[in-house]
Amino acid sequence: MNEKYFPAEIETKQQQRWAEAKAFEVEIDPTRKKFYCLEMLPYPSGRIHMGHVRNYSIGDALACFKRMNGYNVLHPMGWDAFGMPAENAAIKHNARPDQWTLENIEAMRAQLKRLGFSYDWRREIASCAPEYYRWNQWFFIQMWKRGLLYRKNATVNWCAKCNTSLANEQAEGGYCWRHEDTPVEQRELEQWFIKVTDYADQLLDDLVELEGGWPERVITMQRNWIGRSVGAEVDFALADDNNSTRSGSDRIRIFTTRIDTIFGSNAVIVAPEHELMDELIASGKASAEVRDFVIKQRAISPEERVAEGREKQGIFTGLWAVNPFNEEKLPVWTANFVVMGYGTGAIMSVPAHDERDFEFSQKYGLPIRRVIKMVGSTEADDAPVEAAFTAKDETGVLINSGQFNGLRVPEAIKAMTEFAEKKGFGRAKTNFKIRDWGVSRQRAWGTPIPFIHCAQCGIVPVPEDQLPVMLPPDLDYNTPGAPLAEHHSFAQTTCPQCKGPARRDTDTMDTFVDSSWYYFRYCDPRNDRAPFDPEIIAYWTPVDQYIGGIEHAVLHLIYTRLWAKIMRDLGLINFAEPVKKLLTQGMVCLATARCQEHDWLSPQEVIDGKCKFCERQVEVGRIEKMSKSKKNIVEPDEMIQIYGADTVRLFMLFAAPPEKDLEWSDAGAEGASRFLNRVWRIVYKWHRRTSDFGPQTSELEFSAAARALRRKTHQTIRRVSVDIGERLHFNTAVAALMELTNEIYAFDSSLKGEPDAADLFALKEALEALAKLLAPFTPHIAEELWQALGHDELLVVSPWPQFDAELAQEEELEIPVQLNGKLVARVWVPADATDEVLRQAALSSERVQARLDGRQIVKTIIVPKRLVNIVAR
RNA sequence: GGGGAUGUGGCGGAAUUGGUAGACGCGCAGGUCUCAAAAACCUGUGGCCGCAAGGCCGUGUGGGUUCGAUUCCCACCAUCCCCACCA
Repeated sequence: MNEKYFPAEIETKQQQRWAEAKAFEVEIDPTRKKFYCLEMLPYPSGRIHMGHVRNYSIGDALACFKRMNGYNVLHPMGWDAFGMPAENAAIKHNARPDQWTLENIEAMRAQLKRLGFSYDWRREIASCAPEYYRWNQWFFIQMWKRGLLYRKNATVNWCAKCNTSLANEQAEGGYCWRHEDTPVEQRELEQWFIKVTDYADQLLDDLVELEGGWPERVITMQRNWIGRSVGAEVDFALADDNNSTRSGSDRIRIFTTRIDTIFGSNAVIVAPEHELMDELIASGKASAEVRDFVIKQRAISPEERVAEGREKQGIFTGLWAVNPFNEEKLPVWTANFVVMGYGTGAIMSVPAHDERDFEFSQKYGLPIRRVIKMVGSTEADDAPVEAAFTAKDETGVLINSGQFNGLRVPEAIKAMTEFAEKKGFGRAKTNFKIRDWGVSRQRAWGTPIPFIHCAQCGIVPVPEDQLPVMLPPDLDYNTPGAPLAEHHSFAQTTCPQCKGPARRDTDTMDTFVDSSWYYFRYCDPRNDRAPFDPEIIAYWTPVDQYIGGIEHAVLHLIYTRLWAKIMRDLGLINFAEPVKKLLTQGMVCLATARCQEHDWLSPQEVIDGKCKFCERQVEVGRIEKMSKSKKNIVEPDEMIQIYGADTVRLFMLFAAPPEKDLEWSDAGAEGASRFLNRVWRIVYKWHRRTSDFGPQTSELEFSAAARALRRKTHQTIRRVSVDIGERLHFNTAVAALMELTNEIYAFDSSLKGEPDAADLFALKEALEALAKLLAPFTPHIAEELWQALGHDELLVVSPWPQFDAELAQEEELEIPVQLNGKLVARVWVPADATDEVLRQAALSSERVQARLDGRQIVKTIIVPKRLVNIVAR
């Protein structure tokens, strides 16, 4: 053992030992319990960033802990390797996206190896490899056979920068998920869709299973995103005297969750995009104002929509519709607050019981009629309505609603829906906000969609024995438009059925397809007959712990749940929820720095608070997520070079609990480094004498100091085990190790003269525990110290230390004594003191006596081992 | 507008079930060692009053429940995140 701690040296050395011993290579073993520890796989952008380091440090700590606790731990890593940046790089540098991607993978793999993460690298996958994406294609064909994949002409989200269509989840809030400044356009396009809506109920209902294992926040976000609303559709006939203005349709179908309020309806309102408006305009019967309104509303961009705020605008179309419940004739309006994409794109307006309708009716002077009132309300049924009354529960009772008067709201909904069904003008209907997943992308660096379009036979899947449909190696990514469509030997093919000339589908799959099932592939990564072997999968999956960023709450994390449900229905797996526990780790942040002259500055460009280029004082901005645009980035490689991988990993785990944001701090990293040096020195001091020392405890007599050290050792083992294994609170586990280290130092300096055998025993026990407990956080130094302490076997696969409850037990306790709930004294008692002993100790305390000053004791509350509270008057 | 969180020293953060608030680290101050410095080690470090002993205050604000509240309940304030006209 070297006297000084040189991280670079020992890290390389220990990584080699692990690799030679194949320490992290695992196979299924039915005799052992398994643990699948998974971290979200990175996009091979070129370099690892601190967010990755944090994510993977957390995962590795847990994997190591479980491994040392006897689990067969699957801990893999791979690359989400398809996608736009590669294609853009290809166009910009005239390179090949596959080459660019593979080079990045090389570089990033080297970085991950430098950090010493315990992956089974034999299982590494890259989604851009034909051996992988072949199974994307296979899944598509299975889904198509089952009607879960279909093609339709639809209005889709389009990002001009990506030059491709986007799924709804990728266009939240009207902006592209990759280009937050780019509003999505709407385009008409024929696209492939996965039938998410078939699974909407399950996706929602199964969320219950995840409670406790997933963050509440993510469950709520998914629940809202799926957005189930149970209601009814009702058809309003267009009035006969509309004949002069009417064209094709004879009725308007509306969706409502409040059919009970239908007698209070004062209008039917349709979205400007509603087909009725098309018909009206096409027929030439629309007034100029109506036509202008519709055209203007349809052209509004998401930006303008936000800028305009929530001002409701609408116009009477000239059409009339008939309320089927009471034959009342209602005006048909079109308005900006009714959206075409939800329900039927048409609503009934009930101002007395809906806030939006109330606001709208007030603005345009439409009549307002109350049809629900509070049970027991004394207000007259025709009293003016001051505000919408929207309660949808037992507290509402129907009025002004003909035969339904007197019903409570829930029963009215049931009765009126049944009535509408019986009469044939309505029906129960459940709507979802979640849409079918548009998976076609008009890009070239992705999985080719394995279908052939034949003029004779229609859509024909590529025969499974011809998979994969490979990306052509000579594809020119610079081709404007769609490179695959322009690549004739790829696009032109023959129909597998009629052998006539046909055209390949030249779109590629959304890259979220790749990541929807990648972790199943890790289990059986080289299988060339199936995506995976069901027996192997049955052992390893589901994932026990998944760790990644919150940004995928409604993207990847919904798609992957969907994919599991589809795989279950395909008979590939026998469970529906693929991830038992989810940890969403916080971001890694740093304060931004800005110079008036040179804009954003990186940490290296700020010297003593001044700009490196012009010496101006730098404005320090908010602490924000590290990002290229703000230049507030700390490079992992630089930090590893300065401090070593262990220190960087330790800081990531110590600085904040995992789910919180973490601010990078050089001083904090220094602190972590100082701690490791401290550990190194004390082990160095004692390692020779403790390593060849081995008497039995029973023969030894321990001094009070040695007993205290042993107590701390066993308490620390207990605490670190609970903090990692049960709470995933790595920061407090590290704090406990620092305390143990401080205790060892205190013991060391308390030794007068030569240590006796008992002292050596206590020291050896403490130092070995320290080395072992450090393994999840700082495996290299832990391994090195373990070796120095005289062990030839690898630490990272050796058993986790067990604590002795008796030794961890305090001998004496300091018990706080309260007087009327206020702390007045502390007394020392034996740990096993009875309540009576505690009471006497408290009462006999001088400070208590003085404070009591002859007052009457009303009662004494005793919490064993905790406190005494004397209540006195 | 709706939903969700969070609020504790100069800073990051502890406090397992309602039971000693501030563990651990950073920073700061003082000291030891040294020709000197760095490193390391030791001591102190919530605020106010006090030479001290000690006292008072203190977990965003105001109430409440309780012998006892950072923890539970109500209201408010602040910050952050998500969804935003979903009928």
